Amino acid sequence: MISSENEMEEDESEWRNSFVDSAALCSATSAATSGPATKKTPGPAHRVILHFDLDCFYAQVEMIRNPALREVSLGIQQKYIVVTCNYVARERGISKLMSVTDAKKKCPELVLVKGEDLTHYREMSYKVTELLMSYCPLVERLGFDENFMDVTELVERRLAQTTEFDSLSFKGHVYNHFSADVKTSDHQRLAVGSHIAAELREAIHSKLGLTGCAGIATNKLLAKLVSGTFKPNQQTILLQENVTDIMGCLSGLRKVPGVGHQTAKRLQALGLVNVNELQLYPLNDLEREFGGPTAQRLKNLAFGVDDSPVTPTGAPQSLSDEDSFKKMSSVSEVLEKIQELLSSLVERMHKDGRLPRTFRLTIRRFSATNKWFNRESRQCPVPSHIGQKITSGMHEEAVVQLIPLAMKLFHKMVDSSAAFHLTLINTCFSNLQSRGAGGSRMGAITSFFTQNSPRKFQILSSQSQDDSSQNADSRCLDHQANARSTIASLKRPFSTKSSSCSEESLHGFTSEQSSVVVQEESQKASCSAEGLSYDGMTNTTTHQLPLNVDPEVFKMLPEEIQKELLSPPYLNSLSSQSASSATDASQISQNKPSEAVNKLDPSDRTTAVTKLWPAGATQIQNVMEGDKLSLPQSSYDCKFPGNVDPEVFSKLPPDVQRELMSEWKQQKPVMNIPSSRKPGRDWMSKDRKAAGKSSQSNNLLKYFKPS
DNA sequence: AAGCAATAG
DNA sequence: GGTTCTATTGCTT
Repeated sequence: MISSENEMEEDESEWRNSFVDSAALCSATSAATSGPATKKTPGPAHRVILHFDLDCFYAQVEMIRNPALREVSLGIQQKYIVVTCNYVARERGISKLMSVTDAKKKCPELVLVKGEDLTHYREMSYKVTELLMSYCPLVERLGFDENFMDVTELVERRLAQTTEFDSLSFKGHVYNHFSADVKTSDHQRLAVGSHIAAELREAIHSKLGLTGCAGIATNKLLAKLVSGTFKPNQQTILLQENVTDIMGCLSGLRKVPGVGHQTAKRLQALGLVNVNELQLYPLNDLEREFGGPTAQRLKNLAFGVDDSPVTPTGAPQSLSDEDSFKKMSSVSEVLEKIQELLSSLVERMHKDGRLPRTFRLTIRRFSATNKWFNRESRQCPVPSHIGQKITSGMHEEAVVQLIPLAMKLFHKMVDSSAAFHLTLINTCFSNLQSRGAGGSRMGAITSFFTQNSPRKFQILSSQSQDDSSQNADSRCLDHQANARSTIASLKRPFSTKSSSCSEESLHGFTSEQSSVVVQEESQKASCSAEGLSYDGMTNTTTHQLPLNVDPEVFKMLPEEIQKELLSPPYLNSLSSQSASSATDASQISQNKPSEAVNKLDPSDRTTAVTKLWPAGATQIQNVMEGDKLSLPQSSYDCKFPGNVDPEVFSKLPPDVQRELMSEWKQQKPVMNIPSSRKPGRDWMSKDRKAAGKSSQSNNLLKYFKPS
């Protein structure tokens, strides 16, 4: 993250001094928009797109958790790097991605907060997205601190009930604006968009305590480019007549969102370094290098043309946990690290509520050259009995059973009989499936959204308390406070470990935060040299085995695997697996005592409270039981599956809307819905196929008796 | 379905 | 460009 907060306040000279391209470029722009008959969707140029970018997000989150930090120079530290800092620190010359030693030299009073654990940043990030989504579901996340929003519909409806067009004004800055006129209809729509942006920023501030910038423009590219013009905590409109300005003053092609360093290098090889050089470069030559679609897209980007839709992000498609380090070269260290990562990953997965169907392990090996971009991964299906343990909260057992799976993947990549040197390990769940195998409840709910469902009226009547605002767009934003607090009260914790910091509850933090401390300690512990404890057991004897391991099978395993199974972290996990095996296993643990292992025991962790992307049971239950819900107005005229009634959808609480959106995004097979979503890609074609049986035959687990 | 590259914050 | 810890999409097999 971080790059958007990167530049200090831009002095305006950069764009003020920018050369203004010739009129030829302007006409080229509009020509490219209506282009070679690729798009038939009406009015791509009339969209109103917002881009939100929180100010130094991690630092803001830490300052909310501890307000005393607001007055000091604050940096967020990950490993030996200051990844971001507050504005006080910036005045002292601290910038992002500075090394801790440099930063301390420059600013000895700099206060550093560890930021390797992203839990609370992630939580706050999703609160922002949820808040935006409660006004209009067309929200697309970009990292943790940015969101795009398509507010075209909201703008249209506000405009439709506007009588005095003379009173329309621009809210905030207007890029390169010298003569202020809100006369053209384009300007009117952007003007309305700027007021919506201001209201949303205010909502984010009042409800979540966060400040940020916004950009208002006609597409994502431009909204993103313009949003950082005035920092921090300001917003900027980009009018169409200034598109060439903003594109022309980018310092290089690398600055164009969508052009990474590989693409920039390839363009440079063609002699292209500036945006206008790309604008003037023949498309045919570009196609030779990049192929048709990519060439066209690059050229469009250079003109500020971007017809990509705001694609609702929904729930994340994967959850991963990783750690980097200077050196890891023994299997026991790897095992310990994997256990640590899995413990927190499984906990997160459980809170999410969905069922992971594939597991991936990735590593980064040390290499002096090209030290950065080398990651290798192996993945495999998650056996359903393990998935069950995750979703049902059998945390320990799930971890214990995942460890051999992960080690199997590890050995596919690393020949541990030779020396190795890893600098990173990542564990990841993907292919996330909503709700349990039965899916009965979601199936029932989902059916409400098909047209002509006889039960859809039950939904309507069950929550029609606040009908007054149903179609009254002007009141949309004003109703949010009610809606959100109602919904917040529905998200009731199951248990709450009282937090010492009352600030946390004020801002909606839950006991999940307390697990951070535990995890940080376990990370520290794992850094201490630890691999020695099992090196002494080269004479593996089967009488040490836990009860649920078949000694016959064990003897047949390769020695490497035997060592793994007997290593302290592994046995320690086993010990908590069941009461009956605890005696044996704990004796073994006592034979090889290890403080680090004890600290790693995840059983202290508090149980899940917050469900950022709940599996749905509670909310859906509430809807079905007719709990009072006040309803935020939503812009529902977006890409829904064809048999979904937008009217019905718009009347659902935001949580449920979100849930359904996420399900559509996941292309859940239960809903066989033809779609008009995302031109150029068939959204049903991607995932499909009810999981073919997991290829479990190679699995280490088969050597274990069922427990 | 698996693995990786590219892009992003 | 490269530190960190993620996350997504598209290409290739």
